[in-house]
Amino acid sequence: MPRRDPARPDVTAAELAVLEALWDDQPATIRMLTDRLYPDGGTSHYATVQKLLERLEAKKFVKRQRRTMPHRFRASIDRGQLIQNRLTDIADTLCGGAIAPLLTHLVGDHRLDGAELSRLRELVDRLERERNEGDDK
Amino acid sequence: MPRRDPARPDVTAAELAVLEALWDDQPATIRMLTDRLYPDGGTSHYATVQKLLERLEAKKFVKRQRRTMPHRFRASIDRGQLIQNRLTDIADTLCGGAIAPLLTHLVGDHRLDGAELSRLRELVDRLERERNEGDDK
DNA sequence: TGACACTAAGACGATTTGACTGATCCTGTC
DNA sequence: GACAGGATCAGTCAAATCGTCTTAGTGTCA
Repeated sequence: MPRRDPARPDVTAAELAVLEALWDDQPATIRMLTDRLYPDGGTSHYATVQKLLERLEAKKFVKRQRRTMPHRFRASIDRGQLIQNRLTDIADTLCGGAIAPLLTHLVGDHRLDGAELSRLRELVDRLERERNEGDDK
Repeated sequence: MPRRDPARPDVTAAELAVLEALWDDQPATIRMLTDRLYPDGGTSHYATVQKLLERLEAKKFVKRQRRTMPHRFRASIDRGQLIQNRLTDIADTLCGGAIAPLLTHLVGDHRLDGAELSRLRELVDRLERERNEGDDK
């Protein structure tokens, strides 16, 4: 049982912090991100952010604009895709790839209030409508 | 940004394999699990399973019966709780604790076939009914 | 008593992760 | 062009994790 390498790369907490800063203000330089994430950080924090960006770039989660100096960074993944990745990963490792069990657990979970429930109902309604329209064609 | 320690402990791939073997046949001894997970494994694989069980026990995912000899092991978490843990973790780290966004992504982005969709509709129906009954009281 | 299985405890090497250092490179200003 | 100050690049670092493995001690039974 060798350690499997993940099919879908994920981000660590520190990497996520960088991504969130990017989602908030793009494109950004390392300097901008450092000032934001480590308000009174020194050279070493700058290098930390730089390394995190380098790793995010290797994972294709961030694009680097090398033309300009200093380089500009832009997120190439959004929060939704990240959520999607993790959900798919759960489905693969715990449900044999099926996502229906995830839905059951989520919906069955206590913390859905009435408003969320009716939003979900609307979503289901819409999807069923779309599905039927698709069948008609 | 020190490395956060996870609020909800999770299992690794090898640990999950042990858990799945337990879910399938409980209670079990280390020998039984080893024979199952490493069909022609020797002493070292036995020790591997032993260590994995020890770690699972530390996480309270497995209970060890020390009275009998050899010890018997039993899972104290089921697949559903594990799924729940991971879902909650995603909600916490990516959605500020809300689970509604997860639902939206699951229902919206994935290919749900008609059967799954209607099962989901039934679930929503049931929940809304329960909620209304609760309100009546 | 001897053989044998089990338990317990630790160490291992590889990998990950956030942090950090030092050297090199660029750019604008004089 | 020379220089200063910043940005980039290429490593290292320590701590933690994870699957594996070794070894020593303990119990059981013929």
